[in-house]
Amino acid sequence: MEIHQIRYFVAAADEGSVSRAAEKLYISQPALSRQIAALEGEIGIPLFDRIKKRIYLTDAGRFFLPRARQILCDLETNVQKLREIYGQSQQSLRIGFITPFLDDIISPSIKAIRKIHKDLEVALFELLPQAQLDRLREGNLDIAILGNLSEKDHSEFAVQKLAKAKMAVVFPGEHALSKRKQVNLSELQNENFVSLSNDLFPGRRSFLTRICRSKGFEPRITEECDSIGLLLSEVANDGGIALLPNHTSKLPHSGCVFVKLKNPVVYAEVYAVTLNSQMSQIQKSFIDQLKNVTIKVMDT
Amino acid sequence: MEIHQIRYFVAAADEGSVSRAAEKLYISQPALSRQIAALEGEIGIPLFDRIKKRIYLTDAGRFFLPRARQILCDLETNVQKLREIYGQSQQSLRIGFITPFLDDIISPSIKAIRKIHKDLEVALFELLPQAQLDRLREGNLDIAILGNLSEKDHSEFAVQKLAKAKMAVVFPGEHALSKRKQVNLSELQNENFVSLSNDLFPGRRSFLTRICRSKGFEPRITEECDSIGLLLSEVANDGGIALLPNHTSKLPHSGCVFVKLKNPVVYAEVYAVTLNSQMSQIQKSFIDQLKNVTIKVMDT
DNA sequence: AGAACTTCATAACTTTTAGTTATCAACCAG
DNA sequence: CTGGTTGATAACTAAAAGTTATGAAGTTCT
Repeated sequence: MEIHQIRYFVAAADEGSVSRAAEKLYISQPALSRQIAALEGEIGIPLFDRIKKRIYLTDAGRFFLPRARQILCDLETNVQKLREIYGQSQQSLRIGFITPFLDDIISPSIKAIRKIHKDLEVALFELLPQAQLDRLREGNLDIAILGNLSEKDHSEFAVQKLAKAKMAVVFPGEHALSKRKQVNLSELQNENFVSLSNDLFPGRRSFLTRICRSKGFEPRITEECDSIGLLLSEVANDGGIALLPNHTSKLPHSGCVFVKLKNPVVYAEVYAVTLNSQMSQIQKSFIDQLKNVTIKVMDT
Repeated sequence: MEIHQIRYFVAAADEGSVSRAAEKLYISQPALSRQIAALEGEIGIPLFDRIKKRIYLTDAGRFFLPRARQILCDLETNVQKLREIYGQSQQSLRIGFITPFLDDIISPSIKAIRKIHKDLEVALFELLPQAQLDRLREGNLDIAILGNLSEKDHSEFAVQKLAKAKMAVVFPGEHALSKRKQVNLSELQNENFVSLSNDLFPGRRSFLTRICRSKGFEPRITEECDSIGLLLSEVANDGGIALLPNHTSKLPHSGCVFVKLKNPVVYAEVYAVTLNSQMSQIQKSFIDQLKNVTIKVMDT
């Protein structure tokens, strides 16, 4: 098991295609195909299903993906920090994020800050929320962008609200309510809920129970998943329904349907988090850009 | 940069010798020598000083070492968890610890539990305290063994006290007080203190300030280090003095002198931490062994 | 002082691993 | 049904990591 194999796996998962990933990695398609097979062989568990000449992540692959990213992030940021302290290296901005925000919020903000700070090096890391906070604390990330926080986190870190996002209900394709335009939260009293691990997504489960209680019922949570991909896979396989911010519908979710919540609408919030409130000029400047962008984009 | 190079670096640092590390890794000495040189070349910073045909960690190496361990731990535990969930794999006990406890507490406890639970697989990971807690939260460690905790941690995790350890003062070799048998805390009022990063060692700095305040002065902390090795290197280079549990003197600390504190003695505590109080039979059983051992060993 | 042993580095060579091109069967879109 | 994909396999080449042999520098012991 070597780093390049982990890197190859992540690339293939991101592209959803061996050929395209191989192109991006500047290696040939057979090389990539065989390295992934070797990794799966060593782990002993297939990470992709191969059906009809296409690849699809297995649940095991979905489980491993965010953890693989985390390892790549740690390797890169630790070496970079080493260079910063003991060698010389130009200053850079290391940003953690969760997938749905990349295109809408982060990419435009980076474009904008590049106009101000010419030749700033930006490193992006897709990480689970709790992993972002851990790396912020270690000094390996400069800014974390995520969608939920526990109260503990609010007191430990410097938190800035960027936007609030509408929530949606995720149904399996065959579910009776999946054809509706809108549903009322109280209609979900007798459903089984799939939620996200509270250890990896701080404050997620308590958020779910809080808003259900406000409608006078206790959600029956039958499963907790370790990543959003796994959760969507669970819902698609009829493991229950879920409550997610509406923007999550940008992720691949075959077999699931997102249905908006009827009023009074519940909101999830989007935060930019830094280690403490004394920020570098670059951090401040980037958060300003984030705020500009979110004002334009998110309030829909 | 590949995983085997990281692994080789850690082995060489642990052994303090290329030849001996090569033996343990079952590769030849020149192979190891060249892989380490290749890693240093890629990072751009020497991790070892080579003086008189011997190797010594540089400060950069001391900084990188715990982070390298962390990456190896994550790779191993994540793959193991993947196998546990989606394949089959015998159950195992994953223990995080900080160096000074390995020989005195952990090794004997493992020996003891092996007698009860035949063929239990035990995985040991030397990690910084905060890294242990993060991995406990992620479910990648079963038990963390460490020497200090913040109040937050006491409320988040299930904490059991194992022992209390006497504190010692660490002086540079040339320091006037370094020849003493004992010193009084109040004699240190006008010293510069080197402490450990509070983000990596939760509750460390507050512990230091608390005990100094009890003697009526505020410690002047002039530097915070990211690992115990770096702190000892700082003290040896006359960067200040430090307050550490006495058992830390087991680590290599050339150029530093440990001097015991005069009464009333201040204690650091040693804890076994688990994610929550519902433990597996194996976890309970191991913690029992830890308690047995610490009663015998630590109260000196 | 000097012999015997150790340590790490380098050189020259071999083995293993990863990458290449060529090709194919399966699938998809027009 | 045809042309264009896609991922896997085979055969081969290039690159990387390992080996043995050797040497210079340092340590230890008589």
